[in-house]
Amino acid sequence: MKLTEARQQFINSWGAFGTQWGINRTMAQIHALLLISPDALTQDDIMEQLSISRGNVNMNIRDLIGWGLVDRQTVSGERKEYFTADKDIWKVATQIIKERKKRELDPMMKLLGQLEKIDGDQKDKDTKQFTETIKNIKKLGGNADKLLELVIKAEENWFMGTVLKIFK
Amino acid sequence: MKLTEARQQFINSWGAFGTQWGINRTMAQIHALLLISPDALTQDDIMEQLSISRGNVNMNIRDLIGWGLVDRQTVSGERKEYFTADKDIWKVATQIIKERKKRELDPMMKLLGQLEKIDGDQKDKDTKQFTETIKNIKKLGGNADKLLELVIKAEENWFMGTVLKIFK
DNA sequence: TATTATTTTCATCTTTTACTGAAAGTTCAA
DNA sequence: TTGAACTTTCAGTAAAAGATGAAAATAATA
Repeated sequence: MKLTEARQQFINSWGAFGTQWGINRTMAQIHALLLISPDALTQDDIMEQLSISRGNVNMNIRDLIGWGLVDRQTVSGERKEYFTADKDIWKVATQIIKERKKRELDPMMKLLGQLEKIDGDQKDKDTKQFTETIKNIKKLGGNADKLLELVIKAEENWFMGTVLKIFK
Repeated sequence: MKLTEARQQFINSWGAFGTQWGINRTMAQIHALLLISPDALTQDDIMEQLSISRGNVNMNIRDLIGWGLVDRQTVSGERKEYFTADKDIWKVATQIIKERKKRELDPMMKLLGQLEKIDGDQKDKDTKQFTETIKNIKKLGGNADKLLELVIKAEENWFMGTVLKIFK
C-alpha cells in the first residue's frame, strides 16, 4: 500500500472510530492528521488536506486544545499559527482518560451520591431495587475511578508491564 | 428526594451519559429503566414510562438484546413478552466491554496491522512518522486488549480487590 | 493610523441520526 | 381459518449535530 492511501485510510477510520465513541468525526480526523504529520501544520494545511472549511478547523482545533491533545505554536516574526499533536501515544491515552473522567465519570459519581439518599420504605420493591442499583453502580464507578487514577499516574512500561505480567 | 423524581433523574442522566459514549439516548434510558425495575416490563410499560413510541421501544430493545444486556421472557399461556435487564452491574460492565472490544477494538487492530506494512522509504519524514504512529497505537491497542481480556475473564472481587490492593 | 494577514464567531444551511405510527406480520386459541 | 392480541418493519418526519462562509475581531507592521 502506498503512503498517501494509507494515510487517508487511517484518517478516515480514526474519524469513524471517534464517532462511535461520541467524538466529533472531524475532530478525530484532525487529530489523526496531526499524529501522522512530522511537522506542525497551519489552519490552511488542515483545511486543504481534509477538505473542510476554515470555521470547522478553527472550532475543532480549539476543542482539541481544550482536551490537551494539541498545541498551538507560533514562530517568532510570523503572525501565522502552527499546530502539533503530542506523538506519545501513552500520553495521549492517559490525557483522554483524564479528561473523560473529569467531564463524565466525576459528575456521574456526584449524581449517584445524591440519588443514593432517597427517602422511602426499603420494604417497597421499587425503592429497594432503585437503591440497590444505584449503590452497585456507584461501587463499580468508584473502583473504575481508582483504577483509572492508577493508569493516569503510572508510567506505561510500569503499568502495562507489571499488570500484564502479574496476572498471567 | 422522592423515589419518582430520583428514578426520572437517573433515567435522564443515564441517557445523557450514554450519548456521550456513542450510545443512543433512548437505548440507554430503556436500559436504565429496566435496571431499576424489580419486575419484568412489557413494551407498553416502557412506552408509557418513557413516553416513546412502540417502534422505538421495539428497535432499541432488539439492540439491547443484541448487546446481551436485556433478556426476553415469556410467561406460558401469554402472548405478551416481558423484558428484564441483568442486575449484576459487574456483568453488565464486562458484557459492554466484551461487545465494544469485539465491534470496535478488534477491527481497528486489524486495520492497523494492514497499515503497518506500508511500502516506502523509511528515510522519508512522512513515511517514518506514519509507521511510527501506527506502530505505537497498535502497541497500546494490544496492551489494552490484553488488559480488557483480563477484566472480562476475572471475577469482580478478584480483579478489583487484587489490582487495587497490589498497586497501592 | 491604515493596511494587510490572520483568526474567530455565529446565523444559516446540510447531514446524520433518531423517532413515529400505521400497515404488515406473527402467534395462538377457539 | 378466523380473529384477537401482540410484535415487527420501515417510509416519512423530526430533532440533533456538524459544517459553511462571510463578517467581525485581532494582531503586526509600516
